[in-house]
Amino acid sequence: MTNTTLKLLAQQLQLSISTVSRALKDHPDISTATKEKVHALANSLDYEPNAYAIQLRTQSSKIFGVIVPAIANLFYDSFIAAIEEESRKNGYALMILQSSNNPENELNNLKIFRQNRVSGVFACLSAHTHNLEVYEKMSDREIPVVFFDIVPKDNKYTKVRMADERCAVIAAENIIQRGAKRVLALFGDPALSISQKRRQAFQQFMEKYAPKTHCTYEHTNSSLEAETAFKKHLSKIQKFDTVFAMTDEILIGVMKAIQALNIKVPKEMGVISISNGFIPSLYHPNISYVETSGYELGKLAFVQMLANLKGGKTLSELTVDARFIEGGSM
Amino acid sequence: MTNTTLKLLAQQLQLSISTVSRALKDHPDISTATKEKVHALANSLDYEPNAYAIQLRTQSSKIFGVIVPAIANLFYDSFIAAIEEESRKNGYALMILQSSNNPENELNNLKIFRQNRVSGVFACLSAHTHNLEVYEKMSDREIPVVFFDIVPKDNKYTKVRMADERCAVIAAENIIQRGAKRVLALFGDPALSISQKRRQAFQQFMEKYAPKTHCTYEHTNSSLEAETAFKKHLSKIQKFDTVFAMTDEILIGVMKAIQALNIKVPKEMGVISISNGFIPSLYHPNISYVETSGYELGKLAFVQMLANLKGGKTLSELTVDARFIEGGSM
DNA sequence: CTTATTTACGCAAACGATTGCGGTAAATTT
DNA sequence: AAATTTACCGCAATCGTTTGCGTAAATAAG
Repeated sequence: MTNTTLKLLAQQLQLSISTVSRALKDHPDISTATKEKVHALANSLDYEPNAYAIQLRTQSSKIFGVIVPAIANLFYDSFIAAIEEESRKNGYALMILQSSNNPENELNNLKIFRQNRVSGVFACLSAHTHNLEVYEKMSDREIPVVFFDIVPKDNKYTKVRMADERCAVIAAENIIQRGAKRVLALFGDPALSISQKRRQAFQQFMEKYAPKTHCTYEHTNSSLEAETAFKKHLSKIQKFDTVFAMTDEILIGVMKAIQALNIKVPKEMGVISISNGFIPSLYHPNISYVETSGYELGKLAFVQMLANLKGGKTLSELTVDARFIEGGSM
Repeated sequence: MTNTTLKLLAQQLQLSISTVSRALKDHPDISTATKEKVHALANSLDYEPNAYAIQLRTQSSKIFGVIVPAIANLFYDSFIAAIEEESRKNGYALMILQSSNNPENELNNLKIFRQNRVSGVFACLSAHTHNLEVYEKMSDREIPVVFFDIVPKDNKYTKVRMADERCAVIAAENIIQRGAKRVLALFGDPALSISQKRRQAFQQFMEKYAPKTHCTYEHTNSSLEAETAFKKHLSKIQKFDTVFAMTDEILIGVMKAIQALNIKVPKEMGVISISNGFIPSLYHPNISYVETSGYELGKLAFVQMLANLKGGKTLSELTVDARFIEGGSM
């Protein structure tokens, strides 16, 4: 069965295409009687406007592009979920592509977005992208780009991200409040600015407000590494009484070690992490964490996108604030 | 800056649009010299064909639609990841929409897909969709639909799903092998056919091959319900020694209870579940599970889609096989 | 040196919708 | 009765590509 078009409707009704088009969108030039007829036939024939023809004519698609390192990720998928919700509300659809942290994929994805003339792009830089030329190309096309999470340093870009330093500071505050004597602080890939920022903020805060608390810092790249690091440090003479995990991945490693060694939380060991909340809720007691919500970040990113689209150049950097969620592990 | 079009290239080169178009796609009618000139200018002007114009002309978009209940879900996101990989390889992009288990959203999503004239749709029915008329409408438009995971019963549809019965049977086998005396078997929403199938297969197998093993069956709709059910049954005189969790959600509830009560796994309690593997790997010891890979399901679904597109009507139902993954909880 | 055959390119009609600019009948005003 | 409005509607160009068909020039064949 062939798709119903304006032309078809026009023929059946003995009207011109333009009249049908106008009737369908309630144009004042068209009489009520005609409008009703048109609507009736359109309904019974299941008319669906061809989005491609519209875009071709109006030069504006109702599609946003999204680039994430990976869809299968607790943080990004909640980000996407948020964007999707907002997009639907505003009549947009989403085209989602993953970079797999590969700059080459990133490049290709951007190309697909350009060919589909997306209205805007939400982009999370892949881990080691330094060449932002590709994104310049989008600007040339007047396609707004909102960066999220992993964002470029340059201030000429629109970006939203978590308040990384605040996160680390809140964690530090709670560690001090617990009265921790010795702390093992586990961070992620030292090459990532997010790891650097969090560690720096954490360390500075601890040194300033709790100089007597002994902190050991370590960077690990996987759950397994975190687990190993935890066990290694525990076998030392001076045992630590509190552990800080910068990411879910690290927390997972830590918790495996804690379960394996049957360590009592929070009595024998305090645990705190930065997370969106899902992983911490898997354990008993729930792990206390500083919340970084991908969902909220998504909402914020969308606001930025809309502002950008409306015309105003929003070159600002917005951050979503962090808050402490009490579990029972401190 | 305005987008480069064929027309622009043609003007600058003093050629006709058709010649430029053909040169760009290496048509034999065009001389090598001309081709080179065209390519050179196209490159320097960053020509990107307008996907909308192409679709309008060729009546075929290079986009697949995907409907999932939720993107932020360990199973579906790996499914999506798989589809995305394959799509990219085949020159397709993805449009992803979530139904939030709301049939109304489902309807709207389908509409967006139709308006964007997607080449095909991957759909997971929302929990209580019974009216498949909407999907019929896609068939009318000759848009192939591949159902996955939660699929309609009717055999006229193309579907891929996990081998639900096999999963349950494999779990039962391992429970018998462990020599379990009393089993608590936790299943999901009884209204879902997936719950029914798994329970039925499980129960039949147990009754046939281990009639002396006492099994208690219960349906729970959330982690919390599972946790509560677990605790309730444990407080009875006859304690169970093995628990079977049909989904990750249920497993999470079970494990919270186990941690809270400090029950030793596997000595005091055997645990087995059906999962894609992520959640079971979070605990120590790793939970043994029957693998249902969203990723594999995605790959399979894509194969079906391609077959469907190539013309052959593939009305079959394919299932991805299940296998037991030894953790340490049995 | 005429006839075929290639080679290399251009014309123009689609695809489906939008929209400025008119146009014509009927209704209203002079 | 003539002039002017108003209400409705149609014409045709346009968005950027694709593609069947036509044709001049160049080459090959007779």
